[in-house]
Amino acid sequence: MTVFEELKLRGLLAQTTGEDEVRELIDNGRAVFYIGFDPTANSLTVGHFIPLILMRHLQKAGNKPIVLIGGGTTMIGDPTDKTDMRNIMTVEQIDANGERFKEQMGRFIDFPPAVMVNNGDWLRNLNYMTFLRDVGVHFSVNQMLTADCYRTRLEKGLSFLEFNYMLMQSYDFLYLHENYGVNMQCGGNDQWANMLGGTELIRRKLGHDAHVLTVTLLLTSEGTKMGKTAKGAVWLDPEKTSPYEFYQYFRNTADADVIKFLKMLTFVPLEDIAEMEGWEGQQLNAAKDRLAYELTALVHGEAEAEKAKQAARALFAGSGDMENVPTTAVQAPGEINVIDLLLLCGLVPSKGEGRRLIEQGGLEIDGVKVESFSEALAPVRFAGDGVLIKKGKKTYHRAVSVK
RNA sequence: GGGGGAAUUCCCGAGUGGCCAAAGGGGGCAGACUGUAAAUCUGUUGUCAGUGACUUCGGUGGUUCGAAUCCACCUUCCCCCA
Repeated sequence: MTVFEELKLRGLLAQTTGEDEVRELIDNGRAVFYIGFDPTANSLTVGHFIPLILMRHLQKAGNKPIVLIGGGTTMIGDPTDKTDMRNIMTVEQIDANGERFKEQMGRFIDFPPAVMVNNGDWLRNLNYMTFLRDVGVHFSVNQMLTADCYRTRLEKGLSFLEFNYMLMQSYDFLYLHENYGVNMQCGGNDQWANMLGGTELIRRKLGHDAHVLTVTLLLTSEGTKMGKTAKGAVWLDPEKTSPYEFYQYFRNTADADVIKFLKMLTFVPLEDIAEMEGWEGQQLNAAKDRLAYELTALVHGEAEAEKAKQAARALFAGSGDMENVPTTAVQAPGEINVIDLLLLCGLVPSKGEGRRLIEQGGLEIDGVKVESFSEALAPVRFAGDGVLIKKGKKTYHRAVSVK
């Protein structure tokens, strides 16, 4: 099977500037493609998954990936996210984030052949006049306004800054085409219009053909964005989201999404997935196990995935290894009140919530329901394997004494 | 430049002087039902103490016994006219 077909069958492919040309490029490993990432945080999130997976597919087929870090565009700050009030990031911060991205991306693509560039290198020093004359002339405002992304914004208000985003991105494409031989840009389907801007610009300035390939935006069956939980984003950095939490996030995928996620996010052979498509009810849990394991292994490695799986088994199936359950070390000179313990382990944000939890019968310690919030645990309880706290239906935590 | 409107608890959104820790919905958390799923139903949802105290309604001052509610100034956002 060719990459193109595979991308299509997995439901990753959204649009291309020309199916035949793009197929020809990527199937023969002749694509030098780039994807842009804005380094607004010090770690990638699950939200970045799709483009990462796409890069891997394409690289495996012999194409050359170029990762573009938006060091220039991040300077301005993405105005769409108004809640963040454009906190100005320092150049050092942006570059440091970019480095972290590179490390994490190393799990998905191989870096010697792949290259990372930073658009800050050419955007930060742009001259306004020159830019307008060289690039601005090629854009028709009339046409830009008909683009979906802008049209919908017209009702809400659109700043000139945002309006220029398309030019910036187009210029990136042109720059990479000229300096790195990039012949294709990839990205989320919502970027379609911005990406087309680049191909137009290249055609007008140089008369060359450049291509665009977009991937489907990954939404859950509920229509929400992937990778967002009540506690915030699901990070790829194990310090920010532990492999166990990461595993659990995918283990708890809705029935309606499992097959889709397996296809889009993992490299599980399509034949295997086809088999799972017939599954229903409880059987689907096996598919969820697979999904969670594959993704955890991809991001954190086989060893960590195995540990997360063992922990999940121990807690939910009663047959795995307790060793890997999330654990907090407690120092217990005297008795510890249950609510203080919850607080200590970060299981509740306030004492009030801890009280409510107990009042509603949602707390178990070592399999025994806690009836009163004045209960306290003696220090000996934390020796050895410690105590196993169960909060609600599926949050488990272990507390052991400091050694 | 001129005129008008808005800012409320995680989000949306009611609330025009005491009955407001603040309606309703969403989301979250918990219980029941289950398959570590979904849907549904129920409870709960500022903090710390438990018949109470403290902090909160864009910011700063003021009026008042008493302010989310009234006044002044400031900040931000939106709309209309130019």
